[in-house]
Amino acid sequence: MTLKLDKVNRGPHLSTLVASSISREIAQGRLKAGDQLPTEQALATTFGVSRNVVREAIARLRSEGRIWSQQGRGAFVADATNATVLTIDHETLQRADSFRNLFELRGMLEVQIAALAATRRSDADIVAMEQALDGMRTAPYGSVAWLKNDLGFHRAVAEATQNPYMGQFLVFVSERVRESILAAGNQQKSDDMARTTLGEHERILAAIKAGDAKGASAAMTRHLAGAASRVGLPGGEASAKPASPARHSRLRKAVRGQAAG
Amino acid sequence: MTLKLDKVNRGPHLSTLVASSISREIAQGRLKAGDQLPTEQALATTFGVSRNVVREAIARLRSEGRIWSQQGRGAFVADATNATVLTIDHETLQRADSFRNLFELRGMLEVQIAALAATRRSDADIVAMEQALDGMRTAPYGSVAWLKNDLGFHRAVAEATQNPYMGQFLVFVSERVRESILAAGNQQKSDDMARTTLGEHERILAAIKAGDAKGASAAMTRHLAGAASRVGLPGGEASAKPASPARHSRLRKAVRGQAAG
DNA sequence: AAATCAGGGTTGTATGATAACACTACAAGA
DNA sequence: TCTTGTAGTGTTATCATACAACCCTGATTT
Repeated sequence: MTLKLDKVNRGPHLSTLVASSISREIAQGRLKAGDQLPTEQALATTFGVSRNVVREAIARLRSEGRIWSQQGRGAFVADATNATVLTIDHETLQRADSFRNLFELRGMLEVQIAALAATRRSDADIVAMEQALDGMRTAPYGSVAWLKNDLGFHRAVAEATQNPYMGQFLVFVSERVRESILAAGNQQKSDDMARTTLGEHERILAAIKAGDAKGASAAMTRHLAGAASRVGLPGGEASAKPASPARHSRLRKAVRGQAAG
Repeated sequence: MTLKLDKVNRGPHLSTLVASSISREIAQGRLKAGDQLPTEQALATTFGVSRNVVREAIARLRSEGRIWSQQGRGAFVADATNATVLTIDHETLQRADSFRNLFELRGMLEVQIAALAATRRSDADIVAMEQALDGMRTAPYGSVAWLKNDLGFHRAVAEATQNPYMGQFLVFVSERVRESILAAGNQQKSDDMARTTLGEHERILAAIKAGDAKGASAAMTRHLAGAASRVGLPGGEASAKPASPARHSRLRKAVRGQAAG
C-alpha cells in the first residue's frame, strides 16, 4: 500500500494569516479605500496574537501598496490603483481556467515581442539566444536544465526588444504558466517533442536574425500553438474561442506536460 | 506669490530601509539563490536596529518571494523565478526612459486586447464602456473624475476579453505609466484635447460593438498614437525606432501631459 | 550499530516600555 | 474674535527581553 501523504500543513506564519485576513476584508469590500483600520492593539486582541505579529502583517500589506500608515494617526486602506505590486496568488493559479488565460496572455506578449525583437536585436542578443538553444540541445527534454534554457531563450528574445519591462513581464507570466502546469499534473516527455520544440525555436531565431518581424511573430505563433497542443490545450492561437465555463472541468485533466516553452 | 511646496519627505520606515538594503544585495548578486542570510540578531546589530525591525523587513521580503525562512534553521535567498509578485519600484519609474518603455508595453497589450474584446464582448461589457464614456463627457479634461473614467473605459475593454488577467495587467501597467507621467512634469489641458480624446474612444467602442477586431485594434493604435503625441512622445506606434540613449535627456522635458489615456 | 537524549543556535511569538507623532480641547494673549 | 501656545490623549514606530518551537549536531545509552 502506497501512502498518500500531503505535505504537513505547517501553518504559515501568523503574520501571513493576519495579512490575508485583512486582505480579504479589503477585497470583499468590507474595508473600503480610505477607511481606517482598527488600531494595532485592537487587531492584536481580536486576532488573538501579539501586536508584533500584527505589525509584520501590516508591513507586508504596506509594501504591497494595499494600505498606508502614518505614525500617530493610524493605518488606512489605500486606493486599489496604488498597488505597487502585481501578484497572482497560489489559490487562483490552482483553478483550471487560470492556465488557459495565462497562456493566452503570454502568447499575446510573446508574439508582439518577437516582432519587436526582430527589428531591434543586437549581436549580443543573438549570441544569448544561440547559447540558450545550445543548452537545450545538450539537455534532456523536460529536465531542469532544458527548462532553464528554454526560459532563457524567451527571455533573450524579450531583452532583444531593448525594453527591460518586456523581459520582466514575460518572465513573470511564463513562471506563472509553468506553476499552473505543475499544479495540474505530471509531465510527459518524448524525443519527438524535443526535436519539434527545438525546430520551432530555431525558426524563431532565424527570423529574428534576418530582421524579419512578420516572420518572427509567425514563427512564435506557430511555436505557441505547438506548445499549447503539447500540453493538451486545443489550439494555441490568440484568436481562439473564449474559454467557456463548461470546458473547465475537462481542462484540468487535459493539461499534462510540464515543458510548455 | 504662490508657494510651491513639495510634500515633506518623511523618511520611510526602518524596516523599509532594511528590506531594500537586503533586496539590493540580492539584486546585485552579493547574495545568490540558496545563500543563507545572516541571523536576525546579526542583521539587527549590523544595521543598528532592533530585531523587530529586521523581522518586519524579512516578512516583507518573504511575501515577495525573494527569501524563505524556516524556524530553527534560518532564512535563505529564494530562486529568482519564485518571486510571486511583479514590482516596479519608484526609483526606476523616475528615470526618463521608463515612461517610453512602459508606454510601449501598454500599447502592445492594449492593441491586442482591443482586437480580442471585439470578438468576445458581452452586452454588459458594452454598457460598462458606454458608462465610462459618459463619465468622461461630463468631467473636465484631466480632472480626477475624467482620469478615473478614462481608466475605467480601458479596463472595461480589457475585461471584455473575458480573461481576468488582461485587466489586471493592463491596469497595473497603466497606473505605472500615469505615475511616470506625474513624475515627469505638470499637465497641460485644452478643450480641443478633450474632444479629440473622446472621439478616439468612441471609435474604439464602435469597432468593438460591431465585432470588428481589426478595426478595434486600428482604432486603439490611433488612440495610443494620439495619447503619445499629447504627452510629447514622438510617434506612439509599436514599430517605432528603439529608444536611443541619446534621446533620454530630452525626453524628460518633453513629457508634459498627465492625461495620456 | 541504532536509538535516545542533551545542548546550542535560530526563528516564531509574546510582553512591556519608550519615543515620535497627530489630533483635540482649552487657556492665554492680541 | 482670532491666533497662538500648551497640555493631554491616542496611535504608530521602535527597542528590549523573554520564552516557545524547531533544527542540527554530537555524545550517550541501549
